[in-house]
Amino acid sequence: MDVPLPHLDRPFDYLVPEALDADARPGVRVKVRFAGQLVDGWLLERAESSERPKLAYLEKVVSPVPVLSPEVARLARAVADRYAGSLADVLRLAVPPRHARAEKAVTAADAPPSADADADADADADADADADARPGGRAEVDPRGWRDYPAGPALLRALTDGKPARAVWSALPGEDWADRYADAVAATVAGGRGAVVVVADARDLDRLDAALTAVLGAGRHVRLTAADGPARRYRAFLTARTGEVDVVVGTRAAMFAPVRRLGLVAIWDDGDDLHAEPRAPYPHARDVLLTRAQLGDVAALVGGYARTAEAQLLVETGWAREVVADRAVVRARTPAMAPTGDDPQLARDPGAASARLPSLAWTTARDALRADLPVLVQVPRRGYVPSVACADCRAPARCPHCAGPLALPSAQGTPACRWCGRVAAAYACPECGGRRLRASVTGARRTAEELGRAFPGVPVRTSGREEVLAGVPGGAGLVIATPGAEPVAEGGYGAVLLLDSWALLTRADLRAGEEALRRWMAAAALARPGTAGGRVVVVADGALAPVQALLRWDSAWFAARELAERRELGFPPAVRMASVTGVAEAVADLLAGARLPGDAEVLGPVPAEEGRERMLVRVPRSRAAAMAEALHAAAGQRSARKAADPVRLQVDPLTLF
DNA sequence: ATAATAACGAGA
DNA sequence: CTCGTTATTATC
Repeated sequence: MDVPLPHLDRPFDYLVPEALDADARPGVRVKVRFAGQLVDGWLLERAESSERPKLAYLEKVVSPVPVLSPEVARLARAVADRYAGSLADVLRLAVPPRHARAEKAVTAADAPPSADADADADADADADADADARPGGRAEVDPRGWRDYPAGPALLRALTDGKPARAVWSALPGEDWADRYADAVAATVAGGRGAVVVVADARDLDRLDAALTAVLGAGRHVRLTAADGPARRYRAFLTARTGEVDVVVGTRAAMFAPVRRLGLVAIWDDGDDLHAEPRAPYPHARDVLLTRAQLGDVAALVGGYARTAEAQLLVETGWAREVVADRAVVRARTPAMAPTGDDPQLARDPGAASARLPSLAWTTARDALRADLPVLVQVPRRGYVPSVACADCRAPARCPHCAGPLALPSAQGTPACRWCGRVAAAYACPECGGRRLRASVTGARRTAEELGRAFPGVPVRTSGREEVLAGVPGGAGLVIATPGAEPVAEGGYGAVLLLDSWALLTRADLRAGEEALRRWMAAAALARPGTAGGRVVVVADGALAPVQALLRWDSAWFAARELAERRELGFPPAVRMASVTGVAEAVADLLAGARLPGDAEVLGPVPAEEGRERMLVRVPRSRAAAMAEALHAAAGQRSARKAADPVRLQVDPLTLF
């Protein structure tokens, strides 16, 4: 039943009229009369009989295409249970809205049975894969791309053999991750099975798409992303559902893609917050894919330059094996890295001063440009509240009460603390006594102008929200990019400058360190190895753990540390948390009605957006299912008695404070 | 939205 | 104690 009310989150029985008997197959969309009105629904299964004495008839079969596969139906139920949500909510995410014209086009093309089997076999790789689809005649996928990782070739073999291997992969700097993912998919296809790969954004998708076309040939995979529009999305969905292709790559929208004989689920860069679905019940792509692997004896690949605490947990619990390079290989591939303070000697070098760069950063960039190599400068995303620093000595302005970062809410406002909210009207710098403040975070555009002046005659490109560059040529040039928008440089960057990292690290967020490291590694990975002249300068205190992890290219170490800390503090993923958000009475009402497991802790309230408050419920991971069930049931009770104020339930929310 | 069912209170 | 009215609840 496609109604979001939690107390109606269960199947209902209907009679199938004679006329609809043929079309009424499991997985089709239907319309039924429910409580007097017509509502949409899903036909989950046919049965001979019902416990119910008197049944109404099915009103209509919306379309005879069984868009909901049994595997996805099972997955959706599991995801709903995990996230204390309703099946209907998950199905809304799992099955894209119907597009009648696209449906007609696909089913019409599908009718003449498989005349196109060899039609577009244009590459030898394609021919290989075709031959291998038959059991008995499978060829190995070339494992050379994975040879830098001792466990890599074995992983590919396991994929071809159809074993449910589970890997957490830490990519080397300079690694072409898209090619490696294409290898993994090809290995799976060689074993006669399909794959689902999820990436964070359109740029990553384009890259993976191209890599797959190169390895599998055209027409063997399909891209599924909401950004392509409803018609193309539905079309891609149907192409997969009908079994025409069995490799689906896409953004979050693809995590539920129906794939025939699914053999591999994979996610790249699982720390990117775009992987968290913003609609109820807020599932995370990594968790959906892992659930899928768990339910279906399917292999799983979780990869990134940086490792998340969640991925670390998979390794530590033994659920997955890590696929990492030896330290010697890491050292050989890593660019030369150096931290630099936010600079006391800034003014000494006139060029550096005009670029607002610490002198080490400036000389590093200058040297790379002289060697005719491109330079990448990573600057914080616009839209951040600008942090402020002393205008005289550039010491970061910190709150006198709690030492939190001060911020300027508007250009000419009074600085206020971002942690405790106190207004610092009469701020005086503790270092030099200065009373003037300046914004210490500057957007990409202004940085670009200033850098352009500092290096006259060098072409400057920017890549950010408005325009994201996929790649830049290899010669001398400056590239200013916000995190996530760094273009790939031909041959690698000669220098990568990570600026204004202080803004990243002081974010009042549990994941600030992990996120900073993730962004730095993503940028640093684009530099040449140190042996080929690649250098990275990070403007941050070299003693900080995320900076240490970057310098050593050891995000596994950082993730283990992070996870240990979360265990100590009792934060996810070491425990399972749920947040309950709404007006105070509604939140209290829901929690009062929830039969939470005995060892559940209820924390809060903390104020949330406008008039609402938020409570957190924390349980050990072994009680996760019981907590979700209790909260869902409590939400059901509330909706059954038509409680007015809505309450939002979020399991493992991305931000806790 | 609507029907069933439970709850309630008045009058026999 | 029964009947009719009203609140409540489940909805195939």
